[in-house]
Amino acid sequence: MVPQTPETESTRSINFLASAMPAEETLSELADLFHVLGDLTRIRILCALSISELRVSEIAELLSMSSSAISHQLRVLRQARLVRLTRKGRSSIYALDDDHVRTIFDQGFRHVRHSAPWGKDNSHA
Amino acid sequence: MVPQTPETESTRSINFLASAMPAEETLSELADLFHVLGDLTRIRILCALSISELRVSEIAELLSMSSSAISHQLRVLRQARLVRLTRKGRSSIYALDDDHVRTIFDQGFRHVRHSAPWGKDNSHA
DNA sequence: ATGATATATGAATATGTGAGCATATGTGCA
DNA sequence: TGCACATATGCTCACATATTCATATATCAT
Repeated sequence: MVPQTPETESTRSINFLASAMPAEETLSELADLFHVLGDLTRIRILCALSISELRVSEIAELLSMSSSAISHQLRVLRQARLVRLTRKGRSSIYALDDDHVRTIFDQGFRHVRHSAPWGKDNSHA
Repeated sequence: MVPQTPETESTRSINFLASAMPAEETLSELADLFHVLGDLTRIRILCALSISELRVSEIAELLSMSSSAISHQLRVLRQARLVRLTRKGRSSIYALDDDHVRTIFDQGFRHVRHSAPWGKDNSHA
């Protein structure tokens, strides 16, 4: 039996690549993580929390946004395990979940710095 | 002249925080970077390119998607300076723009691994 | 208990976006 | 030149999502 589509050089490479790719679920979780980080409001929240623990109302004031909007976004950050919450009286104190959230941040900063200003050359146009 | 809103302890903290925050434009660029990374298709493309340089058609075959869809996403990745393109005959060869794209990736992986499986405890519910 | 304060959540809406289709551009070959 | 191949790009639509508004829940003070 001859296969209907002959195995070209390229096809062999593709098959090798496919086997070298991480599990789809891992990639999906990675995309989800970055997706959560890919919003200015959430970045601002995380940045603030990287300096100090804060209550919802404090974040709201700092960012000049409604407590409701902040609370919604904190929920997203919580579900992504990027922030952690401890109750204190009527307030909820939010903090970065752990230090490598900061590390991911730093890497991002480094990239932004490294490739800024935009338009350094035109090989990306 | 007495200010209409008295400067509370909290307000002072907020003012300090505000001054400690990076420039809004920097945060915006950071959010943009993560936003580009926050898509499964683009993650799969970057992951493939982290293994080997590839042509558009090869990526399309690997991911079982149309060349058009891949080309669209490669444009986004190009504009974010995450991939670089060199022409070779009729083809376009794509590659990761530089190594710290890989580093950002690795940090992401580390986070995903570290906090997986989901539901380890319920402090994030 | 009652009211005041802090946060959380549900619904509605406006904005953004990924993929498909059609088409354009560009390259190699007869 | 004319054709085939590889990639790029408008356009459109279905779907996702960030904020607002209204409301619910929880805690403290009187």
